[in-house]
Amino acid sequence: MATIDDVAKLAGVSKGTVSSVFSKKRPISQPVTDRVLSVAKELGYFPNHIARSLAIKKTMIVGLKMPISKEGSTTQFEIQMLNGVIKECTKHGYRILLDTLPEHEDLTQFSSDPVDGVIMLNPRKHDQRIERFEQMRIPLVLVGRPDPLESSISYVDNDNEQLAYEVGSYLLEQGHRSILFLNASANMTVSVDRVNGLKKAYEEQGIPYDNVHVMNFDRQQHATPMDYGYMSIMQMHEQVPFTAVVSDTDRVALGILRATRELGIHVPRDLSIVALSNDVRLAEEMSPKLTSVELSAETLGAEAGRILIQKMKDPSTVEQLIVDAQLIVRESTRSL
Amino acid sequence: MATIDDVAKLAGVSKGTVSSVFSKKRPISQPVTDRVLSVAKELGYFPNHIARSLAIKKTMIVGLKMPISKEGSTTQFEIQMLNGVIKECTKHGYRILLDTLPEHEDLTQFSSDPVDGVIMLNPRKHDQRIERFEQMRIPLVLVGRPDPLESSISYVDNDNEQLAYEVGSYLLEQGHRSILFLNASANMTVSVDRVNGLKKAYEEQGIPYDNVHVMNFDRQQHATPMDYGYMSIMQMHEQVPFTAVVSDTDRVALGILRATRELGIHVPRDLSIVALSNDVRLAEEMSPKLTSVELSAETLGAEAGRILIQKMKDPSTVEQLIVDAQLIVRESTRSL
DNA sequence: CTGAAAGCGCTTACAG
DNA sequence: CTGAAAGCGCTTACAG
Repeated sequence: MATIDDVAKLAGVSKGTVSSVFSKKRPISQPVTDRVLSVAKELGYFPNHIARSLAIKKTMIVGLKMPISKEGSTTQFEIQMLNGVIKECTKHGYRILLDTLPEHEDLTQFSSDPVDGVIMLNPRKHDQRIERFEQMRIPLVLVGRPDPLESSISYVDNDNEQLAYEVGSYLLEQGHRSILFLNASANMTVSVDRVNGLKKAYEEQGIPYDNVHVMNFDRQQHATPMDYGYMSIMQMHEQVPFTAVVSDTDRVALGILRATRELGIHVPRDLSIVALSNDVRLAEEMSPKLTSVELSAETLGAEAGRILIQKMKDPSTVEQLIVDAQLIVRESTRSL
Repeated sequence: MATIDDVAKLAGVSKGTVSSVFSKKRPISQPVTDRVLSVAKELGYFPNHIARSLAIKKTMIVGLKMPISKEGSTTQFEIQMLNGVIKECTKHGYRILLDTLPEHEDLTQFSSDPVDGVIMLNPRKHDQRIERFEQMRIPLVLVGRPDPLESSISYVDNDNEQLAYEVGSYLLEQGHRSILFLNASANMTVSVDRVNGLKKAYEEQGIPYDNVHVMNFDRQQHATPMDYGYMSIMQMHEQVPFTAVVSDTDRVALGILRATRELGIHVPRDLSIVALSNDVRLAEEMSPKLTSVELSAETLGAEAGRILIQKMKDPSTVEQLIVDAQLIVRESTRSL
């Protein structure tokens, strides 16, 4: 690859001049500009991004820490999030450096990435990486709450408790008392938040919460989310009474629907279904169309991007944002 | 941020020594190593990736050119591809720099990215970017065929003609003669390849091809892929006779299924459906489970990664790879 | 095992 | 409008 030096020599100018021709940071006369450009083209010269980054101490790259499960199935939620991040960052001239490594344990090996800022998904409890970024002076925005809630850390998140509360209130208003709740894995904080929200809805209306039967997804028992939904209905429909089921995701709802078809249970006449959705299109393409909660993953990603960009300009920026989830009533629920 | 200089001074050693402690490229005595490490920790020093990259002329980053449609809906195929690329590259210590910009028209603005190699999706006809990468001496692997087929360009791709040929042969063997083919957009090369493959199957068995009715997806008419499937069936089921339908994707098949339900057409008794799938999980979660062609998008991505990694080691590497598509017979087809 | 110095390819005050 | 030179933070022969 030709360097700026090659161009400068052949064009009979200084490196600074060549630099200015490309960066336009200071005016260069037309004749000189033309000569430099033509020599550059002749030599196949392109400015070296790395050298430039080193000199100006900026890369125009945003790091995205998004661990990918070994099973490899990136969820629809993650994809939409990623889309949001990409769109927002691209709009402002930033590129995305994907970091999907599960963890960096060895501090010694930890080297700085060529990024101006970082968006990190699903922070763990007492996540050590957070302070490391702080130490490295790299602007950071989380998607998901930091565990010890810290007023100095920027993040965007849904309010899962609120969301479950709204779903619960809606079902109660429709006259449903006995609910089967196919929750996420037991060890996820989101599962706890949801149960709390649901409980709150029952308490507020003075209805005993023990009408709710909660199950948890378990990789050991359920091969796929769809299996989880299918098997749970097959197994529970005679054991406990319920007129509505709240589904972890729309994939799970697919399994629920399959089971109801086989059992001759009509949706929504005999059973109402609400999914805590993450794939809007799928919800709309099912029959009946699925009543679901839109988590706005793309908005989550875009907002994270927006805040990070602001923070890269002004490092003192701190913003903690709750993105609204919307209950969208379609065809799979009805009032009793 | 502390630099290597700060550490060297405070530890009373040279920069080269500090460098060696971190890179382990030459042996440093234990006492010195300890001192350097402790000073580094004290100062919060992390090696600067950019400076390092400039010095060694390697970034350990792979660029992925994956234009994102404005509608923003990244397809399942793209996601799986991306997953394949990520896994393969991560395994070898490379990171992914996402480039989703539609095009770079202005040659002047085109600057080199901080990458050691590039994977580019869906090359256009006479794609100028290809020679530009060559000029910049950046190893390149395409996902999809280069248009003027060029023996020096590495790529991975499905064989869409072969794939459609197999689907056609399968359906003919099952006794189907009249087929409705819901193809992709008319302007995509993949659409043409498929028609050729299907035609070949008919010719080989000496059956008149005019039993096949081909439609094309059209953004103007169809709001979503599912709409495309739904509307096509609603519209065609009385106009032309067909016992089987070949569907562009499994999303389209969702629409087809919805239409058949409404019309009281039983699948597969009255109608067989084969999808040129891109989302295996969805195919398995539908009812009936969808007979579909697995395009192996993840394999496509992983192979592209593998070839690129090889090429970054040995620039003379050239490999052109056709990844097999597999027809997976599930529940939506039956023999007449 | 360690150091001094040149070099990676840019940018940017400082001068003119 | 342009040039000379220092600097960005590393690595790596070359010496010892």
